[in-house]
Amino acid sequence: MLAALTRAGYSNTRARRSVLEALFEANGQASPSELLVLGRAHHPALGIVTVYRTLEVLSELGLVRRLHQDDGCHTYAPVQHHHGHYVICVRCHRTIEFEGCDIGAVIASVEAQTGFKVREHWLEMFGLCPDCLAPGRDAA
Amino acid sequence: MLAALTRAGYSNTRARRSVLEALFEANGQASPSELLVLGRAHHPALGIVTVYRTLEVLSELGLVRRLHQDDGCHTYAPVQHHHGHYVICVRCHRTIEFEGCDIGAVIASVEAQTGFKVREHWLEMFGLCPDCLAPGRDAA
DNA sequence: CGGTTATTTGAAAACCATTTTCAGTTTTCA
DNA sequence: TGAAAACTGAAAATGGTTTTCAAATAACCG
Ligand SMILES: [Mn+2]
Ligand SMILES: [Mn+2]
Ligand SMILES: [Zn+2]
Ligand SMILES: [Zn+2]
Repeated sequence: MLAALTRAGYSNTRARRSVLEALFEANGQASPSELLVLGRAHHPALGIVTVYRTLEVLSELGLVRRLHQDDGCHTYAPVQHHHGHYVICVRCHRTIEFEGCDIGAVIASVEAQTGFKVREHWLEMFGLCPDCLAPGRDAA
Repeated sequence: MLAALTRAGYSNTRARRSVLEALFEANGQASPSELLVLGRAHHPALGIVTVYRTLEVLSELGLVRRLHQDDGCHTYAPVQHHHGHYVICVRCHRTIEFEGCDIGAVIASVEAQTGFKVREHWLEMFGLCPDCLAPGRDAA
């Protein structure tokens, strides 16, 4: 990921490295302010502005994807599959990317129903992760 | 819709009526500030706070659904089908609800891949509406 | 109908995630 | 190593949304 940044002409800075590390230490996905906290463990002077700026660059390069939260805030997850979507645990917020979003038939049906030509889609799923499904668990 | 509000114990006020009218005059979906403008045609003193409050009540009663915009802002659309999702025109923002979101197989596959138990999902599609598909059109 | 009470309303202020500005710092590269 | 380009963080600005609060309105009862 750092290599991709460098290849794209961006400098290899301590601030950016700390954001990358934070991204991989998170629970599959994290908000900018969570990344700030995680990143400061590696680079205490890290500022929130740089977290936002780094995430924007990573998004443009397709290395990170922005997830939408119900309240309108955003969260970021490393991209694993070219066409991936996410399942998010509503209890502990663990997030896993899945592939095989096989909604071609749904898209065809929507196009037939509405006359639209569909170009993109958002799909996010919410539920409980294996840990949170296990009975008798209390900690997050 | 007004009847449903009354039935649920809410007062029938001029401000709420103007928000309802605005909702049906919109292009299938509208932001709070757009609804404010439309609503003021019916009730000039309408305030943005009441628009938000009315939308919150309508959401709770299941009469309106909140759509997520890419920038994190929200938009609201009248509910037509119990389990509906939306296609949004990226050019003119016309929004149509569709039903028959047949993603049971995708959900099963995600559950198998990840071990999660899926409870809910978000699905929004983006593309061009019939009008905006027609060549030689320029107006929105 | 009035009168009374409970609900609702809008302006202004508060909130808070995100973006912009800007002067100082760090990287890059020759 | 030194100059130029890229980057950084603090502080301020932005803008959608929520909270507060006193005044206005709707519902209800006689
Ligand atoms: Mn997909
Ligand atoms: Mn669905
Ligand atoms: Zn979990
Ligand atoms: Zn259109």
